Amino acid sequence: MRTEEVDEMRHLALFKDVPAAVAEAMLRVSFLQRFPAHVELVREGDPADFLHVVIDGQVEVFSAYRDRETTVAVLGAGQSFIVAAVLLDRIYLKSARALSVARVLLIPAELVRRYFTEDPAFARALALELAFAYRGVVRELKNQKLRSSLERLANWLIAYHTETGATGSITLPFDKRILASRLGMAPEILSRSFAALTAYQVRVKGPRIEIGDLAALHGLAKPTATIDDPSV
Amino acid sequence: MRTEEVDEMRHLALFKDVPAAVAEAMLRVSFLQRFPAHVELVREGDPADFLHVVIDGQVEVFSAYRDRETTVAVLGAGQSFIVAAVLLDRIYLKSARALSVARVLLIPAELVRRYFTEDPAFARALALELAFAYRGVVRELKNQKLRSSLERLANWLIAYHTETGATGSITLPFDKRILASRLGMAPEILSRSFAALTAYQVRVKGPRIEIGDLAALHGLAKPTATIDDPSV
DNA sequence: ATGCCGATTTGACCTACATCAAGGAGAAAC
DNA sequence: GTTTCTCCTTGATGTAGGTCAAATCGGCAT
Repeated sequence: MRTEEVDEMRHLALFKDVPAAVAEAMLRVSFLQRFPAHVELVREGDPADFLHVVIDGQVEVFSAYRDRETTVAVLGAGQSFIVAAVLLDRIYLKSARALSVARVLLIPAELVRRYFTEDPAFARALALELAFAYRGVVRELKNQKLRSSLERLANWLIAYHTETGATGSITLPFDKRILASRLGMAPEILSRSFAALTAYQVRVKGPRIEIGDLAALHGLAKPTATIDDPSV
Repeated sequence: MRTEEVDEMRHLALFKDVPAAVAEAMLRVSFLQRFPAHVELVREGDPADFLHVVIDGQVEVFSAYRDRETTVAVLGAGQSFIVAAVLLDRIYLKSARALSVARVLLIPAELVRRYFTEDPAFARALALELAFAYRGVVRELKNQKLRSSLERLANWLIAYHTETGATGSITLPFDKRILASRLGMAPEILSRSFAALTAYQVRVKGPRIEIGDLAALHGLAKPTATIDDPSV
């Protein structure tokens, strides 16, 4: 990797409080890869060879079983993935593909494991990263087990609306097909769920969604801190 | 905590490679509590005040939302819980209650955070613990999103059968009601699913279950490493 | 033994969601 | 402007799983 790129990457959460020399040692042997849309970055079941960090673009993390497939997450800039597999030197539990063109930082797994052992600050940064990731999946598991698909959609809309500045309208960051899979429902059900939200003043026009009555939507969604609030 | 108890706890995975002095410093101010069955150990939404480790007995980790409730896990000896909440100093995302009488080690949260910062070996042990826990929840999320309830039951039976020595029969370690909630279905559906497994030579008599044809059950369950094999 | 109690099972019914099969509708290609 | 492709929507129908209520089945205390 080139020097100016190294400087750019040093500020990732992953390197928080990590000595510059250590971060640079890892980054110098890392790759900043540009992937075209649709290519698979990681395949479930393969041994973990790189820690991945999305620099820009979108990456879909998904998993397949029998003839089914589900989206586990859609990641954007600054988010790392497969940290646990790299650290434990195990196989990937999930696959990943680029949804758009995407730049991804690839840090060789042995380096990650080596500095995890040798550098305490890096070990702590990884632990915090894992703790956040863990809580994220727990929230998602609860979301799936405790809510109907309409409730999941309503809560997703509220969360994304909040995240993007609460302007009263949002633009879907990816296809509805992906959103349906992310929310754990068939695409047809997502369509019908949007139709059902008309009663709550949610108006859909392609990827653009107007939230006409946030209070009404809240009343339906009943968001709760221990599922929906990533800051607690 | 008394000296002989401290010695007993020093061998937990959590203290792997942690200097004896550090482990003992934490353990000396920890509590080894005995809880009667049914009491709530931890309530979702409360600030994390202790890291919990089950020493013996069974602890159910669950979460409630609206009028629903689901079992996230049932933990036994040696398993720790709410590590992430303690480390990040956040609220609990899940509740926990004793299923049987249970002894639980309670390590004060500030101590955990202090030694996480001060002792690299402890930081690494926590990171590994979190990495395992993370992969466990990811597996469970996939289990929920990609499988029918009959498939989940069949796979649970195979996994538990393997775990307990593969003798051709198992005894349920907790009530069927709990198993149903753990597997994400209503108790009635678990009953009917067991009935459906008769066709695969699974015979149920109370908590005792005979697996008459493991190959047939495998054919139905189609277990896969990235969901079911905790060793990969 | 008898009766009570909680846990499970069974039956009847209902709802949420999936599936399959046609349509649209918008963007890009011709 | 028409064709074509992809994505989305809509309708019709099927099925998994939830719900409610009524048995049943053991244990355990009387």
